[in-house]
Amino acid sequence: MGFVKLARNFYEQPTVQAARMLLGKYLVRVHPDGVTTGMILETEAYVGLEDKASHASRGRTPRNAVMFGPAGFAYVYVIYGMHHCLNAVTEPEGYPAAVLIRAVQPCEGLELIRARRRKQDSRMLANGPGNLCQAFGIERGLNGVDLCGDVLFVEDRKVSPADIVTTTRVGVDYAGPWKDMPWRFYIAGHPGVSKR
DNA sequence: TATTGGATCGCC
DNA sequence: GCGATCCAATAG
Repeated sequence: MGFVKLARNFYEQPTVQAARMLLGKYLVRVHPDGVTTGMILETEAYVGLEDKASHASRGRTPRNAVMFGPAGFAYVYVIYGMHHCLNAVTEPEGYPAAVLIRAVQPCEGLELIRARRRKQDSRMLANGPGNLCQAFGIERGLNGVDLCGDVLFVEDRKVSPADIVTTTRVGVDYAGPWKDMPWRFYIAGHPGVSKR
C-alpha cells in the first residue's frame, strides 16, 4: 500500500528504455477472485513498423490495433491457441510499440496463483509470458484495458534491481536481422526468469 | 472459404 | 524433440 502507480508518461518513453525500467517494478492484477502482485523479472521491447518480430510489422490489423494507440494500455493476445501474452503499449499514439512482460516473481496472492497454475514450485509460477498470464488471470478480455486504471497496473516500489542482462528476444527466429536486436532484458541470476 | 503458422508450454 | 490447439492473417 502507498506505492506509486506508474502514470501514462512512464509508458510514453522510448520502448527499450521502458522495458529496462520495468524490471524490479510490481505488476498488480485486481481480479474478482483476489489480488495478485509480482516483481517484474523479464521484458522484451517490440518497436515500430520496421521491427519484423513485431505484430505491427505488417501494419495495423484488428488484432494489433491497440499497439497503434496511446501509451499505457494493455495489448493482450492469444498465442498457439492456448496461451496469452501481456504487453504494455509504449511511445506516442500512432507509433506501434510495446513491452512484452515475460516473467514476474509472485509476491501477494500466492495461494490464488498456485491454484490457477496447479504448481507449487515458486520458480515455475510466472516464468514465461503464458504462465504469467495464467497465474494472474489475464485473458483477452483485458486487451485494451487502461494500465492507469484499477484492474491491471504497475507500481514502483523502489526496489533497486540487481544487474540487468541484455540478450536477443525469444521465439523470433523468423524475423531476419531483427531477431538479433538486443531487446530482451532480465534480472541477472534470478530463478524466475524463463528458459530458452 | 481454405490454409498456414505462431512474441508458448510441458511432457516424451 | 514434439504435439497441443485455435484463431488471425493471407492466399485463392
